[in-house]
Amino acid sequence: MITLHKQGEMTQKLCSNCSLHALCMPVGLNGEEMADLDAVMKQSRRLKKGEYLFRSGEPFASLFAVRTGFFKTTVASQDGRDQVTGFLMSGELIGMDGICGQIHSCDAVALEDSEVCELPFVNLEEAGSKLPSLQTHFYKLMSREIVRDQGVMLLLGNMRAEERLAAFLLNLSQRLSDRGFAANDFILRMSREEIGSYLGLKLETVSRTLSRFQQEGWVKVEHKHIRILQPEVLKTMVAGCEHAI
Amino acid sequence: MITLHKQGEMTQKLCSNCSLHALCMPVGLNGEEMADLDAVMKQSRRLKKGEYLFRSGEPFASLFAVRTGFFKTTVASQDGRDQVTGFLMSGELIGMDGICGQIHSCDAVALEDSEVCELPFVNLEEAGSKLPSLQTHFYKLMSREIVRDQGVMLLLGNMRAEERLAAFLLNLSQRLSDRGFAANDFILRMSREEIGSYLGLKLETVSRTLSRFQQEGWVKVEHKHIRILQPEVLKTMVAGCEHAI
DNA sequence: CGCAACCTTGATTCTGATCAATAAAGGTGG
DNA sequence: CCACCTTTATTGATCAGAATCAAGGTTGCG
Repeated sequence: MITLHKQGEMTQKLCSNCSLHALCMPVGLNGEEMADLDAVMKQSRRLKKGEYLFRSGEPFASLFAVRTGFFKTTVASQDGRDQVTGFLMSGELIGMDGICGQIHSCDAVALEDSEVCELPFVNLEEAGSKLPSLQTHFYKLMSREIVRDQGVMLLLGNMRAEERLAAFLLNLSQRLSDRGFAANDFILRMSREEIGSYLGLKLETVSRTLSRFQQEGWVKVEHKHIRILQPEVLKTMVAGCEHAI
Repeated sequence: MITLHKQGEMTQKLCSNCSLHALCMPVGLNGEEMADLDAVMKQSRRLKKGEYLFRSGEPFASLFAVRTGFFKTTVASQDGRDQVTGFLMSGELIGMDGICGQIHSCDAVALEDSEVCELPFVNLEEAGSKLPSLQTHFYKLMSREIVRDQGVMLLLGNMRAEERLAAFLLNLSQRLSDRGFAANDFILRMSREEIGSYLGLKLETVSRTLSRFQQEGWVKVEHKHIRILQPEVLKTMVAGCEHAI
């Protein structure tokens, strides 16, 4: 890993040298353009499990690309209810909700020790107006988030508990597989309660539904270790709601 | 209303002369910048009630700003379930889901006779790279949509039927009031079924809940004509879920 | 005017929430 | 490294809210 030493103690990692460039911000950029993107990035930041990347209400200045690790985002209501709005893994972008209003509207929490790349938004805007392909790519990332949210709405508004859980497992499976991990054998980084919050279910329902899936022989559940034994069955279960995956 | 006559039959309406400029795309632009935005707009288009502005799967080329009228957007699943993902009124932007993928991922349908301004996306990108304030404003619009979606997730994942309906009525009330209409006396443009789909409820539940609100004296319901008699009560009901409104 | 779409209301069912008890895992400090 | 404590997960029993099924009424369009 190449690191540039700036101002003595800070180290900067480069997009142009990152294994995630096929998934993350630099998608579709040529070498020269990628160098401009390197100039956008401020520095990388490490977080311990449980640490907040930012909290709702804090001033917004930067987007963050997950480099390693795993995050959740949550929106909270004053009366304590909170809703997990997303789980984020490497190459995914956190913080786009802060652009309008210049204030973060959700919390972002590391669910395991993680590292993020900080992309100051002013730099990104400036680079975008020079680089049409970066510009376009960033529009697409925001649009993709809107489409993802539509899928979650479909899931929360229309699907039954078992369909929600099947869609959830298939979604994780797909994204892990995109990153070169096993599609059907993985560790959940989030608790049953967090899964439930994301899916609009109580943790007991998540637990029961996983147990039922296991009894049917569709998955093997060992605490947080999940093996999908019959992905086709899960796919059948959400057939007709492809959008939600 | 000033209209420019281009190519004989087409007429073009101008942002610089539109009463919605405080709510719509031109927010924060000066006169010169607004002229550039006028150049972005292709033409306006009229739709009859029930007509589709676009359908899921069609190629994406333009965003649409609602000029007059009322729209819904829906995502459909093959098995017929469909989820209303939004209701849009004047000054609001439709189609941002199409940017990633260059394909519309939802249907947009006029719920009354309507008129939209067509903003070809390539024009918008081009104008954005010249006009930083337009650029920034467009980022903010996309971000606002993401934040709105988070609110809907909170609503669908955590709230009870009566809270959802209260949040829905208050949201409509707020947006109508922003447009200079009465906040507490309005006509619903959508059916009970469409409200239910948006809120993750069945139409019978919407109907029953409205009846209960009326019995309690909080609202007066006459078919599609709604009068909010005690907005404070509705507000109390969703207190602690401000985000969802 | 007649039909179709939409709405209301009631009776019943069912899914998932709640309440509760126990078990297992993971982290902490001695 | 182990004992303890906290957090997390599983499972069962019961309950409640919303869905479903059903019937009748209203509106408005062709």
